[in-house]
Amino acid sequence: METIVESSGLPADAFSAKCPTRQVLDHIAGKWTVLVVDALLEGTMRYTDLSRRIEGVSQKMLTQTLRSLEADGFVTRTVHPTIPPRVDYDLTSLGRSLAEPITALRRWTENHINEIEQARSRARD
Amino acid sequence: METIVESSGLPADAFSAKCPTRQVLDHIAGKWTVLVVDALLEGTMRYTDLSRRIEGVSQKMLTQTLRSLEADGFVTRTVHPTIPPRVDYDLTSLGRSLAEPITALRRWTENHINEIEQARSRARD
DNA sequence: CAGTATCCGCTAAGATACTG
DNA sequence: CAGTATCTTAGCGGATACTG
Repeated sequence: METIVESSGLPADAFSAKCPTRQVLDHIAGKWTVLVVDALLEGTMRYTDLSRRIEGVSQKMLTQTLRSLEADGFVTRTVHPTIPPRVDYDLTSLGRSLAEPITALRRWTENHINEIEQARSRARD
Repeated sequence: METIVESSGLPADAFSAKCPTRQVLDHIAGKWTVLVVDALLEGTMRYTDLSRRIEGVSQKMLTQTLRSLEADGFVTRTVHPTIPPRVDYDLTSLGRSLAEPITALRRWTENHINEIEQARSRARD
């Protein structure tokens, strides 16, 4: 197994407080990130497509999540200078790569939701 | 592909605001959850083992995360009535199952941290 | 259509002190 | 050792109103 060495010269290790992996993991793991990345796996989407696909997301959080995904290189934002404006969002190849473990996590949760809810009701007594 | 139907009679779907998968995904995806579950994959751990393994976690967050993992059926907590007390934490089989996608996510982040940091520095100009 | 801007409550999370 | 209790603060995230 290959060890990844990050720019500081230290090996990437999420258990280490200093490792930048920590921050990235933190916001990759966010609720909205999982859903946005997963949604974009279905193809190019416009802003309103995304807000419809992801029930309950506010404009603010959707915009914030998209900007952050863009800054991390997971998503591209293409503005078409038309009236009314049209903005397309797509996954980059890095984003499609990230989508694999993210989809796995969402699927796992969907597949085990009943076991978890049972454990929860058992914990309540 | 099999469709999971949850207790409400609806199919489990994280994109749906009502689906309990949402809440579970939300806190499964949390930073500390990922690290605790991953750490426990190395075997039984006592409270202090975990706090040492996971750099930077506060007592409060560690306890809170462990209690929540216990309530969801991912972790068992075994108290040995000795002086001084000894408490062992272990993954349940559900927890070990969850560990797979979680480990994949942590590993992915560690493996791609350099690409992400490059994208970030590019985004800054 | 695709956002910004602003206000604000809630709680996530850290720091600190104490205990069976 | 393995926590609990309390205080405090940062910022997540929703609601609402406005704009090129």
